[in-house]
Amino acid sequence: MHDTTSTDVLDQSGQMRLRTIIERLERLDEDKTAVSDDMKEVFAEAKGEGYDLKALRAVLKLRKMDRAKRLELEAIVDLYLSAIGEI
Amino acid sequence: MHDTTSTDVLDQSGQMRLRTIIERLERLDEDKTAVSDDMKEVFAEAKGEGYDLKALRAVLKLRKMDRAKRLELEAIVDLYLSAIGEI
Amino acid sequence: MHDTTSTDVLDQSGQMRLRTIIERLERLDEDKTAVSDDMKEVFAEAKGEGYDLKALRAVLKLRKMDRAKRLELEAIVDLYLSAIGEI
Amino acid sequence: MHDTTSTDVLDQSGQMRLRTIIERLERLDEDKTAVSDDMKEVFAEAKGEGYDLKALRAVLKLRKMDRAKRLELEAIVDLYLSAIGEI
DNA sequence: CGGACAAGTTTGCCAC
DNA sequence: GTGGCAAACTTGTCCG
Repeated sequence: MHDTTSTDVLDQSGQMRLRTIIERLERLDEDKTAVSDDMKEVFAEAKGEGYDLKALRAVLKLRKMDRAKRLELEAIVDLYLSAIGEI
Repeated sequence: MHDTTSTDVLDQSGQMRLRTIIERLERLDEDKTAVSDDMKEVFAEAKGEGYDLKALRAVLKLRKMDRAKRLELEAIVDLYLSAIGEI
Repeated sequence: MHDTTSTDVLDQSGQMRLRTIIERLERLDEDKTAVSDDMKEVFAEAKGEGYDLKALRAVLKLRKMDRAKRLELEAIVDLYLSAIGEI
Repeated sequence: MHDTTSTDVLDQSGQMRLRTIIERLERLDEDKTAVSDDMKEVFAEAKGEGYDLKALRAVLKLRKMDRAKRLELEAIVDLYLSAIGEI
């Protein structure tokens, strides 16, 4: 019913483009997995040295919250400063 | 009540070590966020070019499942081979 | 300070409804536990007959992945068909 | 190298038995999924009526802990009673 | 905003 | 009995 050149949903360049996109995403996914694995390693290392993983995770979360909060605060400050023409 | 050198739960080297661990984890977490952001960018790009995100994600998932399935299958084959003394 | 009819967060019917919900969930949880126990029994039985549990679990997982993959594939096909107006 | 009747790891009845075991487990797994789905439904229903899911889960967990604790206590009581020849 | 999807956390199981 | 491994559940995120 269909020939391979004109009735496909994607033309040849579209197929190439799609292939590129998929490969980029799969490569990034591998990177993400690699980083996760690295983190697991560090956690395992810490555990092996007797650190409490639950507490450690809690510390990381708190520090992250603090950073986010600090950034938010700075953003507001900048906003106010620019609002009064100070920046 | 406590001096800083002898009664703390962590001695000075332990504190240093902990600090190092936390910094490594935070660095890795940044990496992970960066990779996630990159993926978001690629998805947004693909969307902008008219590709269907849901279908795209489905394709990635399927390809990943195929890889996982192939790996799992090989593992089982090895298991069976060793079970019958072939390895 | 509070009478029991007007200032509670949940009125009487709300309390009844909540009780019903909790009981349904607890009943379902019992069912789930029962099924899990049944599975444990079957696994124990199989082990007693000399089957390798690890291999058995691997087979189940693989068959489940196959089913999932097939379903996913069909979903994608449908998606593509609808994307080109075939459905 | 191998014929199909004598050198396989599992003889015919063993294969049948294995098939039976797998089917029982897969059936039980379906049951488990069904129960989980039912629970999801009830949770969704409760959410739709305005109940707080997190709190609801907490209540279920607490009640389950209480039951476990009570059962444990009763077990100890029975143990003591039987120890003094009361049962 | 609400539901789907993925990540992280916790729990249970098997091997040593 | 313990410790690593794997599965289940819960939480958070992202798209529609």
